[in-house]
Amino acid sequence: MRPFFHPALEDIKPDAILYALSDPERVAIFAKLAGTACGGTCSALADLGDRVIPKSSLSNHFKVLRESGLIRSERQGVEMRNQTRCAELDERFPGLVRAILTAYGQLPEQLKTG
Amino acid sequence: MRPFFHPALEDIKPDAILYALSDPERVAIFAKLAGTACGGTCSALADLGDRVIPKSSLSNHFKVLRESGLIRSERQGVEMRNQTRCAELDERFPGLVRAILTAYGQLPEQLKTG
DNA sequence: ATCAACAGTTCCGAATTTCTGAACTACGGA
DNA sequence: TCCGTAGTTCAGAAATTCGGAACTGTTGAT
Repeated sequence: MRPFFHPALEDIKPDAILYALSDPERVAIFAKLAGTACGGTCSALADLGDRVIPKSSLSNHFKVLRESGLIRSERQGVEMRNQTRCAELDERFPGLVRAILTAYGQLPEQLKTG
Repeated sequence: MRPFFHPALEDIKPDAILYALSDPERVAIFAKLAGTACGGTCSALADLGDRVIPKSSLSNHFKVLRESGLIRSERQGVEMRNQTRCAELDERFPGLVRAILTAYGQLPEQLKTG
């Protein structure tokens, strides 16, 4: 198994961010993650209500989110913990993630800072 | 030739917006359009400096921008005039287009309102 | 009217990307 | 050591993207 690749903050490209978040399934995953304090696992995020994302697709979604710079993943025993890089991202691209989640109607409480 | 389709404001979907603007060529086109008062034609926007976009690809880029709701196109004689729907869009998705263009470093003067 | 030039669209095949089931890897517990 | 669980990788089918070539529709000249 290859180790995870995470781009450095300065290497994060807006087109990759937009591409990653142009898929509603990935947005749903990302928004759920942004709404949970401690990192979420893959399988905890697979259930979208109307459909359960297949494992291999889910794995790919996480890869896209990770390599675009939206999340950070870490293996912890048998599972994987994921967390968003919202704080960093907001420094580099002010207001971007916030505006996108808001557009989707999925801005979690945690990010609704006055 | 089929007539142009423009989604109504309430039918515009964020995923389509993000998808359209996840392509740097389309962003360049859109940003140039946003920076010109009167609408720009296709061919006036084909030259990206480092490469000239082929006509058919350009036509497709405009279609994607149009059908996602980012621009409005109108045939005027032999050419086509395009303009952004920034004002409308900002009503529906506050701050979104602004944050995206800023992230790309392509926010035109016209949109830098206090 | 006819023709030529021009702006942009449509068509279609090649190349690339996406999707997902099946096989596989890695870790932890009994 | 063997099993179960979490997630990854592989591979082929399906869908999408790209761009050259042919086409449409408009304007202006003869």
